[in-house]
Amino acid sequence: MGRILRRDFYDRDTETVSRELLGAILECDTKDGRAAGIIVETEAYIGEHDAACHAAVGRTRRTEPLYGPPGNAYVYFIYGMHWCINAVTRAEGLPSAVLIRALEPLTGVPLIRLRRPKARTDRDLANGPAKLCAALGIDDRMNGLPLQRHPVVIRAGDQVTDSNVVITPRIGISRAEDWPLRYFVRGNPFVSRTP
DNA sequence: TCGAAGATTGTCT
DNA sequence: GACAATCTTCGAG
Repeated sequence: MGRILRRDFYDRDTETVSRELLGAILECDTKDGRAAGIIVETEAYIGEHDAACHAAVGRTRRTEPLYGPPGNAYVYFIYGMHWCINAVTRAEGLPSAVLIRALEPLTGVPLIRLRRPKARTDRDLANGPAKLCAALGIDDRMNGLPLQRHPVVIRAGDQVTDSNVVITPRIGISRAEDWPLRYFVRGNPFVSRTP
């Protein structure tokens, strides 16, 4: 297993962190065991001037983690039933984060299958931001926690070369839809959706 | 206190 | 491809 990514990894441009998180490994321990996967899709959300970023409404109880130190987790609840996890990036007056949108399951696949009974194929286990949180057992208990120690950590993985990185507009949002801030691994079957 | 919207998913046509 | 499920958060009244 690769080493755990330190805080200074996250203390850079959000686009750079989004790009370099591709190929890294998201790992989560719960009482049920360990589950982990390779990050194959991310999106950048950049500060209060990004209308699609939660921080666009300013500093509130919900967005508080975005204003905290880089390298922390920002876990939020959406649509009354789903959790999504972000890695907070450079936050000097610029509350921004990287949404992790899809994983290629790597460790604890039997446990992941138990947590994702609706998944018909292995591709469906974690190919979406809420799916991967369910797969790894991530919820509000992890909100605001540092990503350098368990239960949730991100490790270095195999590098993804530039020619294998695809950049497109973000999906599933209704504001600032044209900004090219979505990153995913070319041809990887575990990416949530290809345009 | 009330109402509206949301970084989604799964099911049905 | 369309739509329901479901509830927290936030701002207005």
